[in-house]
Amino acid sequence: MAIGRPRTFNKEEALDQALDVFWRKGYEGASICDLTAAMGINPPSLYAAFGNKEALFRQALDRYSETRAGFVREALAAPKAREGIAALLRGTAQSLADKSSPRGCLLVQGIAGAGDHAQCIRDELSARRAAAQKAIRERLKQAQAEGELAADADPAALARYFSTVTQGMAIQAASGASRKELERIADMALRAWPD
Amino acid sequence: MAIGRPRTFNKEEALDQALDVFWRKGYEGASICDLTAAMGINPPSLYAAFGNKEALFRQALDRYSETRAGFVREALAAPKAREGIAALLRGTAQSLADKSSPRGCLLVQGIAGAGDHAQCIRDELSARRAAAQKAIRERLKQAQAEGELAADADPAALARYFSTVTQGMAIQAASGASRKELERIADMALRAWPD
DNA sequence: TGACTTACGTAGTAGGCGCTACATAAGTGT
DNA sequence: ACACTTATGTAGCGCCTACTACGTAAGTCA
Repeated sequence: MAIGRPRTFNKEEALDQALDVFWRKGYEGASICDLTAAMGINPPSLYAAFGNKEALFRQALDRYSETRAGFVREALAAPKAREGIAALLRGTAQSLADKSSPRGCLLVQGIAGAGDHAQCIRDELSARRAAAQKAIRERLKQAQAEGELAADADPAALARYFSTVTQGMAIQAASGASRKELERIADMALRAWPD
Repeated sequence: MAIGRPRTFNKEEALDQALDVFWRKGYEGASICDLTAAMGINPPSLYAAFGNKEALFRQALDRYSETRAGFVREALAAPKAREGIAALLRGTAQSLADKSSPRGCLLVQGIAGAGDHAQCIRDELSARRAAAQKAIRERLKQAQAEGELAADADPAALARYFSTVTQGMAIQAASGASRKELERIADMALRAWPD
């Protein structure tokens, strides 16, 4: 049996570069030419390794979740839900203002954008935002069951509210808001906590 | 002097149709073909009447501000700033959920998106969002001068916070949030009011 | 060494994009 | 009636997009 010529680039590093381009330009704004230039490869190598543009974007989304959105899971794992939400909001501010990454959130960019062929991409982004919101809701339900959160509180509404704030913060960050400004927003958002 | 052949379409109605397309698809997602089909005209008529795609979009933005975002000015004109902010948030919820219009906010769509040639469009949208935020800030400063708002409150931070919530609500609306859900978010956001 | 398998670089493909040249139609002035 | 001005419809421009056919390079096996 023959093994074949090994690829001359690192797939993970190339994916990281692709993620950076998608992050800065959005799905439709990132052209294959932009991507291949950043990844240091030619189009046929991209298609052989990742399938097509849409498949590459989904893999970039997965990598984004693993490497950049890990603080969400960590935050929600805090012993107290209120501390968890506070950590989530402050972590969002910090992440959005991180100078080593593009401003803004990959899941919030490109809400409308683009023709009908990108509908499934919008649906994918919407589903991932909904999943994050659900994670918050479940944590709040747990807090309610444990007695930390009042019985007459509404976990779904609270989760939607905090999710709304983080998404709005992503837009503020993309418009140039500083880390301190974003943290200030996070602090004010916490005042809606029912205590 | 000769007057020339009169145009056979209504310019304002055509602009309204263009606004609807931009609203649903975003600047880059709306192709000239989409626009001319919705407006009921051919490309040369579009370019003769509106200039080019970018100029058409700016005119659609102006019309959007006049016809759809008027409630913002009305809300902020309320005698009490707190009532004004409440009206602003509730009006946003109502406007975003209006079934006769596309979901979401024209100013929030297409944050990232697209190649370098649309940079000026993003800047324009960012500037208009900043203008809305400034209007809130000025209203809060006025309230502070009148004694309604505490002297140690931060009008700029509060304005940024409320602006953040409305922008986040636009994303929630684009993802399918109902009017009641949006109004619930608006109510919770008001809990950050310093009293 | 030579067959086999896989990756690579070059150079393209068809299709959609924003935009327009050109001939014609539809008005008003003298 | 004729010149003049402006709008319209057809048809197509050059450019960029995502994607790929093809010949070659680079490795592992018997």
